[in-house]
Amino acid sequence: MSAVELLRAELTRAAVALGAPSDVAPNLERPRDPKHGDWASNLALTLAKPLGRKPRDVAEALIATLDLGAAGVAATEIAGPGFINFRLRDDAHAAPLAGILAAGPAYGRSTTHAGEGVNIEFVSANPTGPLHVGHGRQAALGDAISALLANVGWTVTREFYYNDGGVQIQNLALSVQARLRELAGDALVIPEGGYHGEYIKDIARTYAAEHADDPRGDQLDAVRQVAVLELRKEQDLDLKAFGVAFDVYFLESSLYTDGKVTETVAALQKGGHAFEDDGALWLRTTDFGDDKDRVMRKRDGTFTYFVPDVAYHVTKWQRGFRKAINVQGADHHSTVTRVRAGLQALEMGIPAGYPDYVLHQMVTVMRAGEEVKISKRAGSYVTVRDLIDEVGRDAVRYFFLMRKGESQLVFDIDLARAQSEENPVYYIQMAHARLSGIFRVGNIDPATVTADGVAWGKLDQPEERELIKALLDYPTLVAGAADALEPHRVATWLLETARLVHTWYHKHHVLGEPAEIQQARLVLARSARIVLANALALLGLSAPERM
RNA sequence: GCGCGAGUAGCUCAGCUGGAUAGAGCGUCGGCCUCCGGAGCCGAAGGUCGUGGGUUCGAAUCCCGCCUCGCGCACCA
Repeated sequence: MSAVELLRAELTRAAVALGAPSDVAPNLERPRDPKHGDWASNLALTLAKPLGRKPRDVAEALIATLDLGAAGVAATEIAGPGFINFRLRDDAHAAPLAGILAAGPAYGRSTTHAGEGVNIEFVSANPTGPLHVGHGRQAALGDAISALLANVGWTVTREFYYNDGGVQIQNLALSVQARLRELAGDALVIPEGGYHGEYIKDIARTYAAEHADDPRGDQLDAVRQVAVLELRKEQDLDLKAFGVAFDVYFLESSLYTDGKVTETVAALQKGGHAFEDDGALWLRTTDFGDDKDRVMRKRDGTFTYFVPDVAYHVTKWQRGFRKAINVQGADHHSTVTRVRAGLQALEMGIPAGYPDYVLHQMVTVMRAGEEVKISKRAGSYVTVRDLIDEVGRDAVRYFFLMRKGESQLVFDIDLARAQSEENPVYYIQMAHARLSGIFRVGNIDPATVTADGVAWGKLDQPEERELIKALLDYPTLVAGAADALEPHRVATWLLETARLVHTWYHKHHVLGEPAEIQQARLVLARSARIVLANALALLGLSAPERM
């Protein structure tokens, strides 16, 4: 048992002895101010009312009942309205570092969700253009959430859904056709709702080279196929540059060719929530909390995107995913209720809250102090690859992950570029590099630094105690981040911990200290290096040995 | 108008699911290089947590009203 667990057990015992119910769960937390000790409990405050006593009296009674030595406690105090502060003995405080050395890369992992599968869908950009900065945020977020969940035991499937059917793909094909005709000498007429980007011209040239018999793009199906293929290739390159890999690429078009779309419509009609009106087929999604009913089959006989969306999520359920998470931009939040309603209308036993959604707010891109409009159709936008080329992969990933998804994000390109050397990610990576430097300069293989015979009590400096706390809190931190689907907590922890490393490093030497101190500090340095590397890996960032 | 999200230091944002004197980075001002990396460290100034009520031992955090900003409200995705 760790020091905290021992302490909690002792508190429970003491509380019950005072007359608290046996299921009492004492809360222990880190005080904000280190002067208040290593752990604090509000137990006396919560017990005061049911016991009919003053909080401070309860606190005194609790302390009198505790076996402090067994829990490694050196001192207690009652503070404020009735908090009990605990200060651990130096050795009890530092000894758990042995667990970090023993676990190594596995430190912070858990098997809480072993044997459970989860599908995480993200990016899912239409194959109508390169990935832009908004997709970048989603790629960083989805990849980090995937890593977080894998870290607590889930078997994760990363999935990309291609909307390669529908009106927008038709507009894409027509746009390429227009460029082909421009190349053939016609005046350029980009169709209504068409795409203006330069890349359309590139696709036209590719098509012309492959289809010498159709220089004007009269065979629209062939044009469409080439366009989608080329853009998927481009997006794959973008993702590769960003270091994001998917397990499954799911094509919307396959839902049509496999008959899933018609199957789904038939099932929805059978379910009794469908009706015809004004020449269209509708689903009464208002039966399931939607604010208006939705069209499934338009008057022209084609389906709205709503139907394949539902059919797609049915396949997730049928593929055995009892948990599915969709990472999407908040501009798509209207689909949440709709998709869930469609799944409910099927009455096939899918839970009402299926699937889960993580919605992130929009990204505003600033360049030269002005907003760059993100519009595929206008052909003027910042791509993921632009960003990576300008500020580097690690910096882009960290930038996207350092704040929570619900916050809007201002990505100032000039700032990110100008400050590249002062970017938080460099500060964090520098901490790792410095720790690595100790072993390099000392010509010590970190793997040979073990916890055997370490004088834990020597790690008694305030900077050491603070750093140790951060390292020992890491498993709880990542478990909470996974639970909340919030990678930014890891990013924040990294920055704070890196600062603790720099402060400690600056103030205390390792090499050349008396043997017992050097050994203890080497253990601390190796521990910190392990945990920083694990956290960096979780966010998809590199942990350089030197910079 | 309705739904969702956000209002915290000059700027960009955290705040561990209700705790003690609300934090960090950048920026500003002032210090620190015989010593494992100064790409670093230390210090200072800077706040009515949008606003008004409520809940309780205790609220930036939970509830209600109002204000401001963003996104959405298609037989587009």
